[in-house]
Amino acid sequence: MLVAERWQRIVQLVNERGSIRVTELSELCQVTEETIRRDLDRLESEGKLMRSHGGAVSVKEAQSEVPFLERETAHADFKSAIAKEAVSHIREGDRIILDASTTAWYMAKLIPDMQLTILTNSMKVALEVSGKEKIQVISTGGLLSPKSLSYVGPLAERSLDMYHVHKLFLSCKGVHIQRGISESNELQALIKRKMISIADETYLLADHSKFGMQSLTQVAAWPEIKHVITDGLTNKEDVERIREKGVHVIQLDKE
Amino acid sequence: MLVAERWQRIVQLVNERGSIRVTELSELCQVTEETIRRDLDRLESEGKLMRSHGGAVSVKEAQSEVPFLERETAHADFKSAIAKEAVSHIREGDRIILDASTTAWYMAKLIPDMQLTILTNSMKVALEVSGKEKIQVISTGGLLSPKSLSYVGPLAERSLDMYHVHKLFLSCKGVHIQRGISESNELQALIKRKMISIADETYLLADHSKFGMQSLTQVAAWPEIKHVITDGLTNKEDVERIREKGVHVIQLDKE
DNA sequence: CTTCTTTTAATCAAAGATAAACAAAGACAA
DNA sequence: TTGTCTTTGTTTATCTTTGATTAAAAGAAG
Repeated sequence: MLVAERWQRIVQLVNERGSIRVTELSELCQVTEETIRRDLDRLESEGKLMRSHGGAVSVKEAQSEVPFLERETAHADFKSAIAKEAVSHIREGDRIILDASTTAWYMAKLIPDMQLTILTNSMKVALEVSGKEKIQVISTGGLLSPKSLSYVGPLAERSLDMYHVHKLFLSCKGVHIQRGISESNELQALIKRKMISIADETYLLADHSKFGMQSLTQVAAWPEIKHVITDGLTNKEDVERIREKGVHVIQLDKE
Repeated sequence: MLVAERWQRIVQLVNERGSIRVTELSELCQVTEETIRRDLDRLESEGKLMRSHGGAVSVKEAQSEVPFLERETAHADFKSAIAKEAVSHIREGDRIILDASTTAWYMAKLIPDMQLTILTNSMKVALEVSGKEKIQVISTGGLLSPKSLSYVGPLAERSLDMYHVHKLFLSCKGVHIQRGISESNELQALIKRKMISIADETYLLADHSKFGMQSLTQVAAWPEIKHVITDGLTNKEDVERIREKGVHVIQLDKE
């Protein structure tokens, strides 16, 4: 039997059974366990399977082993980099708003434990910062939106009315050079408009995928947004045109 | 069975059940408890689960800071039984309040998916019922109390002001035959008073350990409480005296 | 707070699995 | 053919995993 054939057979067997022992493969392929081990090492380095003491497990099986917290990995690196930059704009003593976006959630994870008041409509953000002793967390209540675990509706808006903050860190669905930012959900748009109205300064957190998109509901025009933080893949011309509107745009380096 | 397979199985079981004991895993996987402990240590260091005395908790459960395996302790059994009885008083279409107590959290777990509006100041309760499609969840916002993950303060009270509910399920720190119910925390007491004022009927959920205790702040006198649900260990005389005040007391059987 | 029980961590020995070194066999090109 | 390279098997030393035993720690109960 050809070597390549054996490799193929091993991968197939592992995938069929989910897992298999070296001993068994040795018998099935009629080669010594040593050879099987060498095959497995090689196949693992090619990502075809995962090694385990005594045998191998299929990649698929091994992946389902990590079903915990959080699905979104797309753009995660960009979001996380943007979040990091945004966090560096927070000062001791600030009162800030974090919205219910993934980027805000990353921010919540990154914020150091310092004297700070955080107002949010996101349950995930609230949960994340609740462990930090010096941070005071205020949650708008409201109707709980089950998918995003965020609060919306009239109660959320009225809650915001009671406060005033220094900085707002906001995300959106679409960023348009002329028209400003937009949101796909009417309820979310209302909340975001309210947030902008009670904040001194608004930081828009938007990765490159948001640019050029326009969504259902307009949230704000450019003069209302003071800062934009975006990643290195955003079109430089777009960035320049937004700067011409008087917005302070921070573009991160590529990678 | 391959080690990796066992690890997968353990992670899966932990995630399905939220928590699991070493003993059970040992039986299910047919290895000694020692081995399971070593597996758990390893899986914990990989972030796949969280270790706890006697077993393991899924990462998700652990985030909601639930005292692990509390359900298996004596007190928890009472609380769970009381919660079960309380849930049976909920009707399709009801608007109800669940407070931020452990018992309310048990209720949240037990409530079937039916057309219902739940108003709560507990993040844990909100999280728990957020998965149920037919249930509308409204959270009072407010200042987040990190230990209990509940909302308190003026914003929470004002939020409650906007609503009216049919039934309130309430717990407390102390139940006094003459003076009614009390709470150790002033902020919590204010919230609870407000809750009582916007509810048609109040169900007090109190296990036997609460009786005879009197805490700092008075929350309500007897006429305001319409129903009391307690367990079988509560002094029968106490129960009788409370009934004389015109309160409908449901005492569960022992066990 | 103290006692009693359960759970854990540490250590050891045995079984099993692995990696490293080396030799043998086969493939292939000059 | 010869020399080199790859693949495979063999041997041996090493590392991992496991269960058993025991002392210490943590929790529950009174």
